[in-house]
Formats: sequence, structure tokens, C-alpha cells
Amino acid sequence: MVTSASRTARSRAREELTREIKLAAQRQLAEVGSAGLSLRAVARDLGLASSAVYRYFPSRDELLTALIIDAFDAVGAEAETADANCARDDIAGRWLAAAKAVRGWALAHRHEYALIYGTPVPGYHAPLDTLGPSQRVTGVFLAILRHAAASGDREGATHDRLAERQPLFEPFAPDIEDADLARGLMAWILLFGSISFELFGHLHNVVVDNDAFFELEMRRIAEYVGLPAA
Amino acid sequence: MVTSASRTARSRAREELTREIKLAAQRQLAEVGSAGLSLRAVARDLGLASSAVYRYFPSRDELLTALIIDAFDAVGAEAETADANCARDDIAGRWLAAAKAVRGWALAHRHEYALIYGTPVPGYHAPLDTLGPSQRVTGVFLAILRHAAASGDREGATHDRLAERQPLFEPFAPDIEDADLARGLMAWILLFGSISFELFGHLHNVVVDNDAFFELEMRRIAEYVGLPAA
DNA sequence: TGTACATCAGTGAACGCGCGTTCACTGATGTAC
DNA sequence: TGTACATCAGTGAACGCGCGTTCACTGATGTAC
Repeated sequence: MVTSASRTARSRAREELTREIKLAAQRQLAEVGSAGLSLRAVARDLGLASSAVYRYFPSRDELLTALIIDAFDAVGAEAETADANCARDDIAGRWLAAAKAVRGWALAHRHEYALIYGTPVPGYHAPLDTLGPSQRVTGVFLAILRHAAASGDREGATHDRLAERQPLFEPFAPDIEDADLARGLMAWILLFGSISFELFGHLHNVVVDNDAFFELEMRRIAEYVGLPAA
Repeated sequence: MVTSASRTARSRAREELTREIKLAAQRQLAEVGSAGLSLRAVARDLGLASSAVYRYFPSRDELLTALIIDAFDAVGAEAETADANCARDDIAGRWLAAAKAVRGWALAHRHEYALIYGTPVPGYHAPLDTLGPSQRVTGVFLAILRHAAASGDREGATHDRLAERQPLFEPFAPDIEDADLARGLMAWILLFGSISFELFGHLHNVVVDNDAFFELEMRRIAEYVGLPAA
């Protein structure tokens, strides 16, 4: 125990500095964007020699990867808890809550949002480690859609046939019908399209009340998808 | 005449090199992204001294501005001609044609699309010169929406009241009702959201046939907005 | 048509800067006996 | 508990590189008479 406690003395310092490096990197991100993220600037910000950072992240790209993973995890967690706080059968409510949670996180972490949902960083190829975390937020919305598809009482949803010739979708959710998947994807794309447009300034001389318009959009597309309220 | 012809000898060379510089810059864009666009690399690409480029563009940012303006103009022109080739009263057809034109241009000019609709370049502030060109493509879709709103026979569109407390939209199209504007904006956002998601790889393990899914989305949202076919 | 001058395009060297990454090092922290 | 050794964190100098921008210059093109 004494041994492990003293080991933590060092390793706790390590964890802390790792966290501080990532925080400084996030600050950097806000100033210069992902393409301009620089290890030297991060080190400077923390009063470290630039070479010291290499004890924590073996390269600039690995630091970027860590930021990406953290961002996916953070937004995923937000969506999960927002969803979890709703009555299970209030499917429209769950959708709205999760959508608002994603937007709220995006507004509070604009540059991390841009990192994961904006233009890909040129020359950077995301390693597989980012895949799991990226699927957290996807999982929340897929679960909502699955729940809606299972509960039969959807009013808005007309069951139309799609895709005569070839499959339209990859088999990532084989238990959901293509028609439902198509509508769900439209909602998903509208959600992230709205957030991106707002964040990137394309609604600047268009929408006055972004909160209200976002909620309106999300409610309407939920109706369109046929998500039943409680 | 002789004078003006001989003046063109020099100024025509000037125009040509200006064009070539922009082309080289576009190639650069594809490799390193907008944040990494470098005058020196452009000059190198053309076999010029780096200082020579300054005879054509007074700074890196002015070159970026020129690329942005060209991109907006190009995508605007595509949308305009696609729209113009449709029967005036086939409003759903015009929407679909213009949407496809925008997507087609985006797929053929991925990095220019990212330049104008992706994450904003950090540290770059678009001058007012870009505003006009940016409104070309907007104008096409606004005209379509206006035409739809004027022709009364829209089936899908329920006329609901919006925004009890405060105005939802800036008065950029005061002749169109808020309810119509809201639906039109949803379609607009879905259009660009779809293109961005496709281009940035977020549909990679999701959609098999991007052409088909895009068309499906655009048809459905047109129905939702209530755009009448001919 | 021919000459004298003005304009302009492109050169190459230089400025000061920041970057990612490596490496031999010092000194502190942890471990085994 | 105390000592001898191993591990690890952080330093500072150095590597080679590319960047945007300026400037005095040469030589070609255009203009006025």
C-alpha cells in the first residue's frame, strides 16, 4: 500500500500534467485551429521546455488524437445523460434532450466541435482508437430510433419502400428498416448541419433567435421521423 | 486600338498569371488545407520567385479572399444554370436540380467547398467583397422558395404560427412568411449538412449509395417544405 | 518610324520568426535489499 | 530505517526546415514626342 501510494505520487503528477497539457492544447485550438496546433506553443503556455511534452505525447498527432478522443467522449457523455434523464417512452422528448445536449456542448466547446465534426485536419488520419468514442453519441441516437421503430404507434411515419436496385445503407443497424433509417439519418444530418451552420456563422444574418429556431427544427424533424411523445 | 492592343499584351499576361496563381493555390489547398496555404509553395509550384507573387496578390490573405470569391461565384453559377434549365413552374424540380448542382460542384471541388462552407480559417476574417458572391447561391434558393410561397397550391405546407415572443428571423426576405422561411431554412441546412457530412467522411460506414440517398433526402425535404412539381 | 523616358514584372538575397523532433544531461523520485 | 541503484521528469542546445514579407536590382514592355 505504501509502495502504491508513493508510486502514485509520481504517477499522479503525471496524470495531472497530462491533463494540463490537453487543457493548454484546447486553448491553443481556440486561437489557431487544429492545423496550427503546436507542441511548442503548448509547452510555452505551461512554462515547460518544448522537449518535455514528449514525455507525455510522442508526437503532435498523438496529442491531436487524444483531444479528438476526449471530445467524442465528452459530447457522447452529454448526450447519454440527457437521454437518461428522460422517461424511456417519451421518445420525442429523448430526441430533443439529446439534440439540445449536443448543441449545448458544441456551443461551449466550439473548437473541439470543429475538430471532430468540422473540416478534417489535412494530413491527419484518425487512428482506430477514435472510433469507439465517436460511436457513443451515435449510439444514443440509434437507440432512440430503435426504440421508436419497435414501438409500433408512430403516426407520421409512412412505411414506404426504398432502394429497389441496391442496398442504400451499410448494415450497421440491420434490425431497423431502411425507411426508418433514412428518416433517422435525415434528422441526424439536420442536427449536425444546424449546429455547424450556426457555429460557422452561416446563420448570422439569417436567424435572430438561434435557441428557438434550433428547438423548432428539432421538434419538426422529430414529427417528420414519427417519434412518439410520452 | 493599336495602343490598347499592345497594352493588352502585358495585361493579358498579367491576367493569365493571376489565373495560374489561383489554380496553383487551389492545388495547394487540396494538399494542405486552407490554414496551410503558403505563398512560397504556390510560387515554387509555378517556378517563380516567392516575391514575384506579391506583384499579383499583396498578401496571403488577399489570395485566400480571391479563392473564396471564385468559389462562391463558381457554385453560384452552377446553381443558377441548373435552376434556369428547369420549367419555371416545376418548383420541386428546380429545387432538386439546384441541390444536385451544388453537390456536384462540391464533390468536384472538395477543398474549395471546405473553404467556404467548412470550418472557418482561424485568424482570417472575410472582407465584405465576399458577401456579394456568397449570396448568389442563396439567391437561387430564395427565389425558388419565394416562387413556391407565391403559388398558393402547396399541399404539404401547413400554415402554422411561429415565434410568439420575438422575431425568429432577420428581415432578409420580408415578403416570405416566417413559417415558409422556417421550412425553407431546414431544407437549406439539410442540403449543406448532407454535403458536408458526405465530404467530411461522416457517412462513410453508413451510406452505401450516396447519390441515391442524397436525392432521396432532397425529394423528401421538398415534399416537407411543400414545393409543388409542375 | 525612331528615340528617350517611364512603367512594370520578375529576381535573389535577406529579415526574423516558429515549427517538430532529437539528444546528452542533471537531479529528483521510487525500489530492493 | 538506511543505503545503493534504477527509473523517470524536465532541461537546454541543436538539427534542418518552411514561412510571410521587404527591398534594391535588372531587364523587358509600353508611351509620348
